[in-house]
Amino acid sequence: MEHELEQLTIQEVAELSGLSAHTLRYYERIGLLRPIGRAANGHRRYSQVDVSLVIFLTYLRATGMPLRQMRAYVQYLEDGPESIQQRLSMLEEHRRTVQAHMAELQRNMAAIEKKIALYQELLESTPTT
Amino acid sequence: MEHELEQLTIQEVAELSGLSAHTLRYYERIGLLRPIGRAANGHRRYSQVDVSLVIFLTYLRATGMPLRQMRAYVQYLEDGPESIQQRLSMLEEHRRTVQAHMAELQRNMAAIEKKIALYQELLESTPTT
DNA sequence: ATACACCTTCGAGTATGCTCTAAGTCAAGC
DNA sequence: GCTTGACTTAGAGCATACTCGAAGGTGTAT
Repeated sequence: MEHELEQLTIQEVAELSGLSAHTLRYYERIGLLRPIGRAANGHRRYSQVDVSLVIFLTYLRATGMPLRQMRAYVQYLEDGPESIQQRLSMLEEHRRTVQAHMAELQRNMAAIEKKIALYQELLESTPTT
Repeated sequence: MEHELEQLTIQEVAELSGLSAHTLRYYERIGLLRPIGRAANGHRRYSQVDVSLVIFLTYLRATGMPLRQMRAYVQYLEDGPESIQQRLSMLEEHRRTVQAHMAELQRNMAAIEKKIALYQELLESTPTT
């Protein structure tokens, strides 16, 4: 079983990316990944470029970017170097979104912490033992 | 239109909480809020306690707690003071979850920032003008 | 009395993102 | 030759959390 040119199977990419093979096929189906190359027997063979993209997509996904928007990014990628400004803008916009989201998490968490502190006080003033 | 004992209508609670009236009814339907008191005409009247709970629930929700788990928390609330330890444990566990989530957001965002930096360099070395 | 706003219930529909199943192909090992 | 395992497709199913629509009741204003 030779890996000519470092082509990886779907299972290998699944392990590398943390996505399931199902999800990798799904991403391809919805146009998030352009059609992946095939071995003689019809099995997918992921190139290093494919794998890098998949992994980068997991970063976008893990920071809450919707698949729809990820697809737009991939579309820009396929447009080549002309779209670098657009890609940059997208990622910068996404960064603002993520930062706002984290700020909101912290705001809401602070409110929850107050309840935690309240419960702790209640338990200290009325100990179980 | 008197507000005896500061009972609020569903619209007022919707505005206060940021949830829609639809969502408030939905929350009641799935047992996240126990049956809300009614005016003579059958309309819901939210007490101050109800409103405080709704607002606290929005904090849990905004930090990613699933409705299922929020329902468990509300269940503990209804068990009264005996459940304070359990409620505290739940909230502390949730805090750990949220902190882990924020750490992951930052880890992934850092990877995206590298791409942003790369694109910025590319644009500087090959300016549009 | 009639319009209007606001509420009610119940059930269905929507959006997102997977996740799984069924039926089939193919290559390698026993 | 036959089993095993990894792969393929197309399409269905599922989990979560809403979100909406239809049909109807009620209270106030004109």
